[in-house]
Amino acid sequence: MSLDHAILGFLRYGPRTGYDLKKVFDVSVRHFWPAQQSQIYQSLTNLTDHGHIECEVIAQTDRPNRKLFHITNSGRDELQRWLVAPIAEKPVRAQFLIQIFFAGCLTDTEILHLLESKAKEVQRVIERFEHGEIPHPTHAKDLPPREQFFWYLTLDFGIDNAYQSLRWLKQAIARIRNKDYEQGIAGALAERKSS
Amino acid sequence: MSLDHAILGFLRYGPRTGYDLKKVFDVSVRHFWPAQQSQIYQSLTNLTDHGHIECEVIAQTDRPNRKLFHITNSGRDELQRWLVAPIAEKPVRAQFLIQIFFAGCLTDTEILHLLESKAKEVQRVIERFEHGEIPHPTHAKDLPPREQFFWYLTLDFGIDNAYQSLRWLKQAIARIRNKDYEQGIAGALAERKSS
DNA sequence: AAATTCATGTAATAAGTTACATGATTCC
DNA sequence: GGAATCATGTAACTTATTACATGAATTT
Repeated sequence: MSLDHAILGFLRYGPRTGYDLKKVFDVSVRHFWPAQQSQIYQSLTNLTDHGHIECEVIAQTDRPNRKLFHITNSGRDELQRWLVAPIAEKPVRAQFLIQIFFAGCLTDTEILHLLESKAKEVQRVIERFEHGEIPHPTHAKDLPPREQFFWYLTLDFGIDNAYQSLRWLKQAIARIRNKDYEQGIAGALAERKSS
Repeated sequence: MSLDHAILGFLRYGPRTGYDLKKVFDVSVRHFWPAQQSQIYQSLTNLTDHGHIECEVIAQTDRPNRKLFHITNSGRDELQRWLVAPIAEKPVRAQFLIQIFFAGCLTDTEILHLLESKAKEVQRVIERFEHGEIPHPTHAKDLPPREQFFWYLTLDFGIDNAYQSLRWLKQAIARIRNKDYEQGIAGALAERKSS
């Protein structure tokens, strides 16, 4: 499972508690693999059961004891195995494409409103990306350059992807304003030069 | 729920059985909202319970009776309401970005293999899109041009998105071959002109 | 005085996937 | 003879989300 392997990936850098993991998730992989605190705890239980991690309890008086998880050799092997194996992606699910698909029963005004609000949402995503908080420098700065490179490569993908969506949305808005739908299919497909 | 509303969307064109719906899903919205046969039957039960659809049983002797589902006024209202309301997208989950994120512990050869196999996968997706089987002409050809336009607009998004991924993958492959990772973060972020 | 941080979890629910179950007819 | 089509579902399982539960210490 992806979440389990992402946890193993972070534990490879050193032992962490469930709480630590949640924090680092939120400032690093959140844009392509968000995780709830509760889900992380469940995964940790699962990984322990499989022998991929081990728990070291650190007693505290004023708070619940900290449970520091360490990756085992079995966990390292499992991570390595998973990282090199091409995996079939879970199918994409885009709700707003369902809305567009059935937009035939909406007015131009309604569908434009939908597309414009979507464009604004994507714009906000781009701003957050470019604001430079993910991956958070605190967590990235001590890594060797090659590791940093891969962390930021995923950010680059996110930005690239968001710009593509935004460009497409703007073009769709223009086509609808231009009433290209009168041409049916021909109006919907953009001309694309070969990759 | 999105699946429920997609079903309502199709039932708006006329009554369908669960079996019919599965067939039309597979040649129309599959690339952004795939659905299992079993899931469609569950949704139909759910929609019936909510009064959004009604079931007309058509007796057959050699096979199970056909259950033709009709959309009700309540269902039409619900669809209309849902279609115009901007909805927060479910967060994207991309397993291969987790692999890239932790690719620091792989060799160049291993990571290149991963990216190249991903590129091939995307290439196959593009070929399938451009082969013109989704949305299947049989289902689209009788619709008015404006409806056809929106059906094909979703296809256009899929193609656009796939090309973006492919371009990005090729660039990432080139950067790794070029050992841009020696520059750390600076090597990972592409120059982007404003949208 | 209120919000945030630290630190742990469990339980319930929702959504989607996979496996199981049946069985005649028709096409290759 | 075997695969595909037609036609229905149920049950188990996995994954992720939301809600619930506790509670001291510190910051605003």
